[in-house]
Amino acid sequence: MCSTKREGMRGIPCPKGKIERFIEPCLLLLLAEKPAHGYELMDNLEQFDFDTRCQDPGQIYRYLRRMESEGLVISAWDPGGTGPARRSYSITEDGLSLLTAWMETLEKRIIIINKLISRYQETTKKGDA
Amino acid sequence: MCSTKREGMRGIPCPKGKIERFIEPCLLLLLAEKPAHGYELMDNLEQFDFDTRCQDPGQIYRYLRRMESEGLVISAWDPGGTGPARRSYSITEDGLSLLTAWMETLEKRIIIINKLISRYQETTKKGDA
DNA sequence: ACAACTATATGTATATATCACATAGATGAG
DNA sequence: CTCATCTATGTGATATATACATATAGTTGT
Repeated sequence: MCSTKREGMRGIPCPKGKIERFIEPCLLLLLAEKPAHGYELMDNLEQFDFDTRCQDPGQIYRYLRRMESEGLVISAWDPGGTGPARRSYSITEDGLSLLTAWMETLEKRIIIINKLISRYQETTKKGDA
Repeated sequence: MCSTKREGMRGIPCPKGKIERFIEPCLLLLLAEKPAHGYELMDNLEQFDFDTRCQDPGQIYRYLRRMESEGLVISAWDPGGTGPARRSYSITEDGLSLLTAWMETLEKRIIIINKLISRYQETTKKGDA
């Protein structure tokens, strides 16, 4: 349930192609949809290929605290609910602005990746012909 | 000519959203198209948003040597041509296999990024309505 | 001889991600 | 009632990746 390892040729690992800090726009989006606490966010991050629940749960708390120190989110202890105390996070105006900036960045990224893919397809087409 | 800095709100830098080791599939593709030496590859990398010529030219040589040690490319000193001696790189069968693996990885990445973008658009639609 | 361009390379610092571990309240089984 | 398990939040150390700075050297034109 908690493995995503992949290998290329000769034991050389094929990088997962992760995007730098990609967890940040994901967290900002989820918090733009509705306020939430860390443990809850972990489940929702699976939709974006993160397995934070199994692999390094601490990462998410570090990110949330860092983002709070940058003014992108704000938190408060949530008195409601059962179980251990939980810290509820909400997005700020600055957080929303950064999310928008992220979207532009990611749209450009897609264009570049698509350029690479289509050039690869052309090359293999010629090579096989 | 050599600046790409961008900022979000409040001086918080908006990450460029770079993909981990993305230079690797780019180099593999360029070498799949035709053998080349490092300095030449720098120019062609601009097409994939790298500014290796201006920013850290050393990076490319480190990558090429590492990839050679992994058997993804092979090199030889190129006697032809003017100017300083240059090392010509060619892709290997293992390199082509890894390039294919990279393509699958990147195609999955695109799907995830698109998921994020469309969810963002839905959220802002609702928020503005 | 000196500046500019081609060409390759290394040393170090910073940023980011991963691995490992620590703490603690709540809940249900035996 | 105590022990395992789940929820919930966090820190320390390490590994990896990228960025910044610098070194070397042949070649060409003035």
